[in-house]
Amino acid sequence: MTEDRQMSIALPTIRRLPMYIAVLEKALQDGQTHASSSQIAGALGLESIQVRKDLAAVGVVGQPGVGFPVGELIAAIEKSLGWDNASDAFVIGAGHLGTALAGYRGFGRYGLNIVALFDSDPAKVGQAVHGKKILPMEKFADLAARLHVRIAILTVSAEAAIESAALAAEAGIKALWNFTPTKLAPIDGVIVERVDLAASLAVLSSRLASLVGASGAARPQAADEPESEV
Amino acid sequence: MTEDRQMSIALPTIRRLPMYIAVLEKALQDGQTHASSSQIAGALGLESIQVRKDLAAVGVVGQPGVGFPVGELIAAIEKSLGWDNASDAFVIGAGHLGTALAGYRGFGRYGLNIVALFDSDPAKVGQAVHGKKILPMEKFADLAARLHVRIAILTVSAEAAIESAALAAEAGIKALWNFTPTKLAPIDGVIVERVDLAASLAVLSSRLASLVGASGAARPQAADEPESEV
DNA sequence: TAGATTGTTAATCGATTAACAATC
DNA sequence: TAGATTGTTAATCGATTAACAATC
Repeated sequence: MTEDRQMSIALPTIRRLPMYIAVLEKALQDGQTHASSSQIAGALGLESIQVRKDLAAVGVVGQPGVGFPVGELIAAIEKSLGWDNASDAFVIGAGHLGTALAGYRGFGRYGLNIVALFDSDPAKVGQAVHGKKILPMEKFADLAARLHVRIAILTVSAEAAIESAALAAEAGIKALWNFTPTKLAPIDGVIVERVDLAASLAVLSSRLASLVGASGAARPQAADEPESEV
Repeated sequence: MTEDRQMSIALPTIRRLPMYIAVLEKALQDGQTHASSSQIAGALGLESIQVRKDLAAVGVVGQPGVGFPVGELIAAIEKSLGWDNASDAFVIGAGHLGTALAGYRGFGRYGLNIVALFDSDPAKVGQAVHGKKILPMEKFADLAARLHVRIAILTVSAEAAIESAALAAEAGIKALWNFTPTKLAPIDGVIVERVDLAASLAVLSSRLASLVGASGAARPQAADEPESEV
């Protein structure tokens, strides 16, 4: 009855898992074979009970009085996240953001391997960024199929987002990491995860506003404040 | 007793507010003076009751049988978020990501005005990106004070993050938008909001992994590549 | 008035936190 | 054995969803 039940892990837990990997790798480097939930929690500003609950979700059992086996834990978390074997990905949109992501070396740690960039601008096609080629959009579908690429990273403009997403879906892409400000309608058979900068900034600025409001201070006014046009 | 109570709004609600602004502005362009909760919900794939709860949180009252006043609603949301008057911001780290953010025109809509970039690399200092100067880190504290800049956008390397954050805090920065992979320890008097790419990617790749796992299929390793039906 | 839609109050759901017996 | 720490079961908390009287 009791099996390796692949019960889907709660989303908040999944979002915390990468932090655990980071802490556990540090512990591993320090030569620790085991780490307690309270040690991990302390390093991350969490409660130990939450760490235990999260680690239980990935299916690793700890030793009472000892803690959790570090190496095993890292492996189990990576497995849960699908980070145990790297996935190839294409970047759609070779603008500044696409270029930045293509150049970020840290993704290797997350099982993500950016293979190439695609852009509809002929002026960009043929160039290379960080050793990765910028290819024309026309080649996207063919290459995605040939290389079995399932992940696309969307960094085009807000306007081009929907069209690009449709093209990617058509090409058999299974997961879209959407960095555009455009909220895409659900696409059948495609997982979409959005990096929502507006939502993040909303949290930041609302907290800042309530902080200022609390102090009761009016805005200090500068002489010439330029109108920012959208 | 009943007043404009500035009760802090729930975080999930705050994160949804920018979407409402986008939908409402479209409605405004279409000449609508009022929008119903179900109309807004429909456009965003939400439930109408959630929209009503969210809008109640920003303090706008709707008209039964009619809906919510669009213009008033936009203004109220912007006020809640502190987007009603633009805030100046500095970017710390003029790498690819910092450059990308400095060039993004959409931030004006979010009440964010990037004024300048800072970098410790002398080779970058003196250049300009998107009409904004790259200045040496040594000038950061002085300029932040003189221009009353309260927001810094952190796009340095993982290694430099802690040091840069400390410098910003020292310079009187009140809000840090942290794009680095480094989780900063709490800093007294400084609001930190992190854009956690690892967490986002964790959601994406775990869902992708469970999708593949669910289909039961091992990775296709066809002898000769099947013509994918594109 | 009749129809539409709000705002309030209550129910549900899911995640976090607490308590503590089990166990290394 | 004694001390530390787990895993389980229950309690709490907060957000979402449901139901419906109030009202434009």
